Amino acid sequence: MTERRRGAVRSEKARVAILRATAAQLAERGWDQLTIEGIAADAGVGKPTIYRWWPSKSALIADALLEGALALPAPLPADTGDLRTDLVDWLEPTLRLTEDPESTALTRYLVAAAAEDAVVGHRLDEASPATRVLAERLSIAKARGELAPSASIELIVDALIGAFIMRALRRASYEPGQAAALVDAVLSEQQGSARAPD
Amino acid sequence: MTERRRGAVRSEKARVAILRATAAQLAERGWDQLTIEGIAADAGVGKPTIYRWWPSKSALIADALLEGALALPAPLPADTGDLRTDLVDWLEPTLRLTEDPESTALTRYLVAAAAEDAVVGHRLDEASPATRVLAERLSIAKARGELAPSASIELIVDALIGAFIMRALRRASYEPGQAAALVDAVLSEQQGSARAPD
Amino acid sequence: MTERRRGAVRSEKARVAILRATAAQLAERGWDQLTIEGIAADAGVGKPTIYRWWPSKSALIADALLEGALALPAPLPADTGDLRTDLVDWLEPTLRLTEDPESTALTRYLVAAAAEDAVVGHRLDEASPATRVLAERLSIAKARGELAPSASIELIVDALIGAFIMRALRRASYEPGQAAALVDAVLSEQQGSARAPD
Amino acid sequence: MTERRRGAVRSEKARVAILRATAAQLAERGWDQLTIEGIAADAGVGKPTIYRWWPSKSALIADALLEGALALPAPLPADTGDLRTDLVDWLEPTLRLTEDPESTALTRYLVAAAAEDAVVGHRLDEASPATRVLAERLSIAKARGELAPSASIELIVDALIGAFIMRALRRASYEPGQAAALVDAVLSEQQGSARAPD
DNA sequence: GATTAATCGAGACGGTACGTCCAGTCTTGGA
DNA sequence: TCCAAGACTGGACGTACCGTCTCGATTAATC
Repeated sequence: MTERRRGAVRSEKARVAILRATAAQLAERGWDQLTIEGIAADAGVGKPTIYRWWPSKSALIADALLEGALALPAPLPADTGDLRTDLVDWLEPTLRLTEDPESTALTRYLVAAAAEDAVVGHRLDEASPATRVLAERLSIAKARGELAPSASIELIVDALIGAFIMRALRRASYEPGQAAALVDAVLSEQQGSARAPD
Repeated sequence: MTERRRGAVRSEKARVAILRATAAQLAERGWDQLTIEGIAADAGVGKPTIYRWWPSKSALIADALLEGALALPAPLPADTGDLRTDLVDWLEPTLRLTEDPESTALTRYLVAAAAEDAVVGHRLDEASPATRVLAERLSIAKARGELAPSASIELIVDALIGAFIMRALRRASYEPGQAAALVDAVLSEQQGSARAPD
Repeated sequence: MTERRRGAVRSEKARVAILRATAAQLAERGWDQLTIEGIAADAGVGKPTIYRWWPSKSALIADALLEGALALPAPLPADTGDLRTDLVDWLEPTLRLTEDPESTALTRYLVAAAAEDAVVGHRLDEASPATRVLAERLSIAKARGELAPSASIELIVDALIGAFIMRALRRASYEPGQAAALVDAVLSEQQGSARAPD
Repeated sequence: MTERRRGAVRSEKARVAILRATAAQLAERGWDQLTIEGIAADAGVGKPTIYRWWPSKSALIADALLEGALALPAPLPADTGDLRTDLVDWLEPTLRLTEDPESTALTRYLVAAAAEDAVVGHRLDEASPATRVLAERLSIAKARGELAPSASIELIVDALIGAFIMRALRRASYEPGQAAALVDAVLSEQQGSARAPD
């Protein structure tokens, strides 16, 4: 009982080429300099083909995000059973990403897209698998009692990711070792344990 | 011993009108829809007058920020002597700002500008006096011993402001009362002490 | 064996509207005040559509000339068999055109365009069908022996048209009856014959 | 009974520099590309100094013409007593000027200026001393009976100069020897005499 | 010799048009 | 029916000059 009408069917090749081109052009030129025309040319596609399927530049980015074509090379939080260690071991290299110009640039472009478009904004936490895994890790911690029941996982994630984004926006350098201090600050539960100096 | 050359002098009236118009147009139409032409028309000024003094849209925003024409209606942290209380009392209404569409919109526009332009990014912490005062309050807290000497004030500010910005970007609603939980999480040092009921 | 590529085809409607608007604007405002922007607005067309097909203001005029949209209301030389009579009967009303402000203005605008642009210059003799017909009439005269074989038709045409243009440029009034004197002067061959009183 | 008010007097140095710069820029860049700004810069003068004394670009050209800063290197008609010889000897090298790109360019620029501005038009016959001398020579010829009393000197001059201008506008090459044919055509009186072939 | 007003250079001003780029829509012909 | 190609209207870009204006410095007639 296929509902397909007569005529050619949507070209998967074109769809993929467009999303790839979107990701490539975004990484290369940034949000502001991103043009549908450029994407069409890069993908070897006519402009109307893009407009037929996506209503806006931002919708393209949102889809490219979902497609995983735009993920940052961020590490994933592990689950060793020790929340503090896991978070520090994740946050430290994550913040170090701010030392990589390409990563900060891509971050800023995604933030710009999120700022302009609600759909991209809603999907901002999918910009990297790290965010999802981080939320899961915190969930588990809460279940295990590593985290107070009153803690808002959503807000903690926002604070950690937000700190990273703020560094990218402010073009601020990262001073190694600060990750531990932030995690300690965030995780009041950890207090009694020994703190790594600096 | 001024080196002033001969010739007509820069018009202060035009300068102010342009910055005001920039702020008004940004708040009204957003970063993407912001046009120099529109600003010029709004300010009653010729386009070349803008280009003579500012190299780009972003530079205009950066200056409008400095001029204080773009401040969010954010509360300022107080200093009652109790850091936790002060932070919660500041963070709660600040996060509540995310319920105001105009404030979140302006926040996103500023973030977009910061994402596109390094100068705006560097001045992002001046977007609101709140950021400055917050950093000062934390400094005082560190001096008083309310905060561990190893704590990175910069990173804590990034995390708190970042959390706010993330909510604005994600168009996430704020559930009242979470502020306290975040502050508690951030301020591990405070833990042992009695918590003033919010 | 057409080499036509795929894609939309040039809009004839736009082409005609642009040339018409060019002629109208030139006649109305003159060469100096002629703006591409004005033509585009008048023709209900985007500026890029004009720039896509014509490299300059002058090229537009040249095409409008070819299209016949800019012809002066000049009379045509007849062929009664008597060259002198034909020329006088043509030159007299032609020079009288200098009494019509619109005609002299259009003449000057065309001259200005020809002065600025080589293509318009090359087509200057097509500004009016009169020039072509005049050259033909002189050719016939030469074949018939009404004109010396050594006479340069090109130069005689230049002199006659040039005299007209000079009056237009000098804003000089025309004293009726002088046409006969000029023709007589030009047509030395006619001399011996009786001169019909004009 | 001097009406002079107190204060500095008009600077002759500036006046001359401006007219010189006008002539230089016109010859160099043409009418269309001629800018007051460029003239001011070239003359080392402020724009208002120009606007104070001349109402328009064309007025500048008109004055530069009068000042003799823009004369074509045209020969002058002589008076050997033989009108035909004198005219041929003048017209031949004059038409040959059309072989010199600089001369034709300057001619076209002056024509453009005359087309746009009535004052320049009225002074067009002063563009070169040749025009004046030519009219004088024809006057003398008429007095001597070399020219018919009914001949319109004004129109003959227009025809001869007009022929030259037409060549310049049409970017037409000049075929040597045609001058004699034109003069013969113009001077019906000369008819009986031998004509140089072609 | 001091006063004073017109002129000078410089250059900022509000504008207009430039010629270009891209947006988003529409049209055409091939697959 | 969808696709590529590309022409279309339209709007903003950043630049070049326009003609006016406002400066401080200079200059020369008048006091």
